[in-house]
Amino acid sequence: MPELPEVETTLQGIEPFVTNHQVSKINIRQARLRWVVPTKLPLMLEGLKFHKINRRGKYLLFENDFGHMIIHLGMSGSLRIVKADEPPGKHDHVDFCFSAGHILRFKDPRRFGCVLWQDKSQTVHPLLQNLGPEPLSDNFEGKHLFLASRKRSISIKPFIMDSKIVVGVGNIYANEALFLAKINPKISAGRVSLQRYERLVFAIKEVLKKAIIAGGTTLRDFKGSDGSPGYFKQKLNVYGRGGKKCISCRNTLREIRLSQRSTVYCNKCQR
DNA sequence: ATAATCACCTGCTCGC
DNA sequence: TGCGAGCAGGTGATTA
Repeated sequence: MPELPEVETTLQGIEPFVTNHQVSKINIRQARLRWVVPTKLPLMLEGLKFHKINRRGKYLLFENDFGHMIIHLGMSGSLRIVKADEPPGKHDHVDFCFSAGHILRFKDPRRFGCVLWQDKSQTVHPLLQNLGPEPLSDNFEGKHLFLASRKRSISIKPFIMDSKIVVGVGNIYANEALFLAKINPKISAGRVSLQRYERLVFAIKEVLKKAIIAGGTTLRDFKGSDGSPGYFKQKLNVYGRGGKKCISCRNTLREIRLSQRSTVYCNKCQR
C-alpha cells in the first residue's frame, strides 16, 4: 500500500502508541525480509522507549538512546496497533510489544519491506545517504528539478521517481502529478523548461498533501482498525483508468509501460 | 555516468 | 474448479 502519504499516515497513526512507551518484548517470526532483520534488534529496543518517530522519504526512523530502527514498508507492508491477545496472521512478521499492553505489528506479505537497526553514530545509514529532498519541504522547488535534469535523456516520469532526485514520489502519484501539470510522462527530463518544472513541483506537492489529508481522516481508529487508509478513496484522475475517458477532455487515456511501471496519461492534455 | 532491466516475494485476477 | 500468465503501491543490484 505504501506511497509517501500512506507512510506519513501510518506515522501519525502509530505515533501516540509508540513514542514514550516502553518496549517490553520483540517477537520476530520471519526475519527474512528484503534484508534479514538484525539479531541484535531486541537487545537495542527491549526495556527502552522511543523518543520520536521521524520519516525520511518512505523510511520510518524510530529513535531511542542507542540509535534508530529503520522500517520500510516496501510494496505490501503495513504497521498496525493491535491488542496484546490478537493472534498473528500468516504475514505478521514482527511484533513490538509494549508494557502498556498493546503491540505494534509489522505485516508484509511480499516481504519487500525491511526492519533494520542503525547505531547512534556519525555515519548515515547507506540507504539514507543519497536521498534527494523531501517533496513537501520548501527547498524542493522547480529549479532543483530543472538543474538536476540538464543533459538527462531519461523520461520525466522515471526521473521524478528516482529517490536521488526527490524522495517519496511513487508510481501512483507520479502519474497523477504529471497529469495535473499537463506533462507527457514520456518526454525527456532534460528537455523540460524551468517554468514547466515549477508547475510540476506544485502538482507533486498538491497531490501528496491532498492524499495525506485524505489518509488522515481514516486514521482516527488506528488501534484495532483494519487499515485500508485513505488513498483508495481519494479521487485518482489517471492511475488505474487506462482506456477510460480523460476527465478533462474526454479523450481516451493511454496506458503504456515506462521503466516497467504502469503509466497512464492523456495524450491530448499532456504534451 | 546513465538508462534499462533484473531481482526479491506473495496474492490476486484473467483467460482458457 | 484448475492452471499458467501476468500484474501489483518499491528500490537496490546488475547489466549494457
